[in-house]
Amino acid sequence: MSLPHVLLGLLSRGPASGWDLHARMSRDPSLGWDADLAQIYPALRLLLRGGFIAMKRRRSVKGPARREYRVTSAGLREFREWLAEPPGLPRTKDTALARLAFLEKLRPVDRRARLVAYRGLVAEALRAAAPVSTAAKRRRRALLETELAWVDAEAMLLAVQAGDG
Amino acid sequence: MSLPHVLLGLLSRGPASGWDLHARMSRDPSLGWDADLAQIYPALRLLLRGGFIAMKRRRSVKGPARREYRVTSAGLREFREWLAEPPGLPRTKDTALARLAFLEKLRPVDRRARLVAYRGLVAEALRAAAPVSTAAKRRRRALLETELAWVDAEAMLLAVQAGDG
DNA sequence: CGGCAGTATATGGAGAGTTATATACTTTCC
DNA sequence: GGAAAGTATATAACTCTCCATATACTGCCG
Repeated sequence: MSLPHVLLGLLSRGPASGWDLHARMSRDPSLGWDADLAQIYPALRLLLRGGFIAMKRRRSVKGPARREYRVTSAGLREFREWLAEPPGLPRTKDTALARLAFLEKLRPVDRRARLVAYRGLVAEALRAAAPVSTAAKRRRRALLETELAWVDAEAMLLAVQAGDG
Repeated sequence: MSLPHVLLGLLSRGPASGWDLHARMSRDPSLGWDADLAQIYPALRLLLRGGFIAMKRRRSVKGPARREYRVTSAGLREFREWLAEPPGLPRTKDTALARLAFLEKLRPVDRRARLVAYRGLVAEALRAAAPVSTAAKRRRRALLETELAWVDAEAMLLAVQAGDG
């Protein structure tokens, strides 16, 4: 049950609509959480009913009326409690990684292709990672760089083995 | 829809029961996938009905009869097709990370405590990471090491700032 | 004027994943 | 002999997540 808490956290940085929250989440992968609008709207409604956030309708510059939310003191308290919970590594669930884990099942040629494709993804993500400012962003950047280095190392290894064979 | 394919992949390394598959997944985090038994059993049943795997009952050394599965050629074909699909980075969903992203919401003292707690988790995972053999394991190890370095760098930064204040 | 793109809200339904619970067989320890 | 611990399978009930779809308002382009 993290989504509501992440929403509270984002709102603690400033009022926002569901649309805004979604934009913030998908724009910033260093946040560690991303959700669909179809999930955000009901979550906001629940938070509202629970008194953790407050809502105000506002005319939109473009499009239908916005619903702008802000955290209440109860919401802030709830958020802080969540922050204080002991951390725990999550159950990994990563399709790209799962595929890479079975790299040995492919012929070297295909293996190489797989690595190249993955490298493209990582390089792209790295380009998108803005010049570093927050701790979370520094972390993301470092991890992406390591990932890239790993891909290159594995590709090199493959090349060497091909040379031997 | 990754779980069935990961199961096929694991079975392609050798026959196993649901129990075994679960054990393999949770023992090896470099695999990038982990699922609950309650999810594995129904998945195996579907794969069986689809003809992707075959089942044989076997007496267990200890406990009730095991159901041992192996991939069929249809299963192997299906697995290879999945492997060939273009990769894509998944939607991030990581509670620990989400909490760290809001580090700035804490007082420096608590921030430090949070980092220390997280460091413990990462260090533990790193200890558990077996001496490196497969590409996926090398990747995991490298990422954990980077993570550890990041935590330490952030802690250092905090200390410096505290010195300034 | 009509259509398209962008902003904004919302719901329905399918599928994925978790938690709790039940059953059953074996070995070990008291 | 009984309780506990480990192996093994299974289901029910629930929550979470994703995808498709609907509605509606605005500005812009042709």
